[in-house]
Amino acid sequence: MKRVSLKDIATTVGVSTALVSYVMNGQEKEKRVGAEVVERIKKTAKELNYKPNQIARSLRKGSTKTIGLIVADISNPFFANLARVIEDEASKFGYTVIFGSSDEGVKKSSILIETLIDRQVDGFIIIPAENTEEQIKMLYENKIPLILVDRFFPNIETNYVVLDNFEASFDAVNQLIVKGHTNIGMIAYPSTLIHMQERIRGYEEAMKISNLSENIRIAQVRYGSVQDDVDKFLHQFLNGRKKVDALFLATNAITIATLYGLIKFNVKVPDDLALIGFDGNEAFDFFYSPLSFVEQPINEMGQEAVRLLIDQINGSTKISHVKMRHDLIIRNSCD
Amino acid sequence: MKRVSLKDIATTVGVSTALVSYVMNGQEKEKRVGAEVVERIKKTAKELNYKPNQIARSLRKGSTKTIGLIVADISNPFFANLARVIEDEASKFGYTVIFGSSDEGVKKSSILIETLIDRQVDGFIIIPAENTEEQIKMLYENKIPLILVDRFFPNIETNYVVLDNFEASFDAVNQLIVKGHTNIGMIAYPSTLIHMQERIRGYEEAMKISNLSENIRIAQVRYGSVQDDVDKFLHQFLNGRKKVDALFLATNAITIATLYGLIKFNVKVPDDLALIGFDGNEAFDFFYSPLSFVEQPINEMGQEAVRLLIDQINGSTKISHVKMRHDLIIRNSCD
DNA sequence: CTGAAAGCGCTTACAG
DNA sequence: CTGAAAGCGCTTACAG
Repeated sequence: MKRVSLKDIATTVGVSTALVSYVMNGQEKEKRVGAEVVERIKKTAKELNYKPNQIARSLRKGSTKTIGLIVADISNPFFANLARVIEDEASKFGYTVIFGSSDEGVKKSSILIETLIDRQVDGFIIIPAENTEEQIKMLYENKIPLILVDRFFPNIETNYVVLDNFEASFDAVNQLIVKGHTNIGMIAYPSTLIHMQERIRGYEEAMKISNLSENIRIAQVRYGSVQDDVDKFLHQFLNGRKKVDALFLATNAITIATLYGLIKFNVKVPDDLALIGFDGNEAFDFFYSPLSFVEQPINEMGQEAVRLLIDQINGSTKISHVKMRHDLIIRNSCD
Repeated sequence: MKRVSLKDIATTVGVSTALVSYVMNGQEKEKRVGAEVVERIKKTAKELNYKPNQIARSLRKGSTKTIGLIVADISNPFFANLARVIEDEASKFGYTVIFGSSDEGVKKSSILIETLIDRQVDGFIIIPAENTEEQIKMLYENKIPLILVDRFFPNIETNYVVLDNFEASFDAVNQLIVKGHTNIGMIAYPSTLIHMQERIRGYEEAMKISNLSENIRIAQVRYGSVQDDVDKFLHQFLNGRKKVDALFLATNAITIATLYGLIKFNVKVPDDLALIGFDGNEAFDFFYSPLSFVEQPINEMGQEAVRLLIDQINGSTKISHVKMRHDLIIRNSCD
């Protein structure tokens, strides 16, 4: 495609590129360009099918109108939904989204951040992986607009938008207690990330407050082998000396793996085992005992993240720490 | 962040930017740069934490190493999975992905294409929406590297990677026939797009070949109101004069909506109604009668799309029309 | 009201 | 072996 440049229009009309630039950017009023010239420029631009080259403009203006989004895995429904919300909200402000999946890995996260910096994104929305505190600190210290979502690092003063995970977990576990369960286990990741720590803390606190501290049992499954580990722990939970009668599941992926495991082992929910999961998922609706779960306000989180980021890009230095409230969707599985 | 430029390094070392550029691009051999100079440049670049500005480089080279991906909806699992595969494959070749969701709309598709052209993507991977033939033709005529996935326009000579939808549908419906079903209905979109036409044709052909032409019944649900329309048609299918005993469902979203509808209406699968759906989905596994479905080779499709696109970007003018084969995952729901 | 010119940060043909 | 210089396509302060 032979690209049409400002200069082509300028030559055709017989004016300078400056005038064309003014007109194309709607500054004909401020710059008081002659009405007749404006007309001819617009007409020619249309005839020649002129498209401004954003790359050139970006180089000149030092801004790309691009947001870098780093999630754990774009194919995970939670992140795919979040990405969709971010895409829509960003486009309202004229921003485009470049994305990448870190797979919760330090190395991949680092490469992605480098790549996106090279591409001069105006700011980042990041779901930070474990042990990436240094990377985030680097962005923060270089004053690159940044907003963390889902998790954050307490030692870095970045903006973030997260769920109040402690509250959510506490509420979910308490719901199981209210329903009469006492031997409540939890399946989580052994992650040092705050969202996981808070979910675990919420579970522990709910147990303690109901004098069930002795029954606290937390299984930790590795990110790379969720299904195998879940299966193993389910076996222990269900056949060990001290059996559990309910489980609180810390993430969407863990919940799905648990459902697969329970079907395999032919465990009856909620009679043999009551369940509360995390994050919505169509699959939860079709489990024979529709699953109760903690629902995050994905739309609000995504929108707020974009807005806060754009505020920063526009120069705001206000630090916002947003904690959002969950909803508890109660159905048959936790009876 | 005070960005470090080539010139900063050049000044510090006391050489021209040309030399620095050669060294940073690993051309010190070809350009026969003095070994000692190479050393000093590399050292300084590291000390100053130099990061090349890809925007400047893109402007100069006329290539951005960026792929524009347009899907119907990134939050739909089929497209989210595809996006993930494309991301991974693209990054192997040093490409970054910018994405957008068309919502199957002409206007949104057009805006996305414009935006991505403005951003000078090197090429497009597009799941084309209905009635966007003109947009695709425009890209094609302007020789912008392009590859269509999932669907294509028979009248435009673009590269594409799709499923052999006719084969897949034929096979799925035939499976229902083999299992003894005769009154087999289909729920589809009233789309003129080739993938939907082919799925419908496969259904019709399978019915015809088994002398079941008279039983052909196709319900067409609108993209914007899938659940309502599915519910309505299910009611007709199950309570009309001529009842169906099996359904073939043309897409992932239609399949999910059908499962919700059947649960609502308390229909027993497969006894009252046998089912075969389209595209995998975790939810299918948890339906009380695990769903049989047509599985697309998403990994292969995404990888092939990226490779063919990069070939084009690198100058290949070969036209590739790739049709891939499905797998039929047979489980309880179609008995 | 309009134009000449500098400059964003690179790459690269050219000259020596 | 190395440097001066042009140019990618814009924007914008400046001058008139």
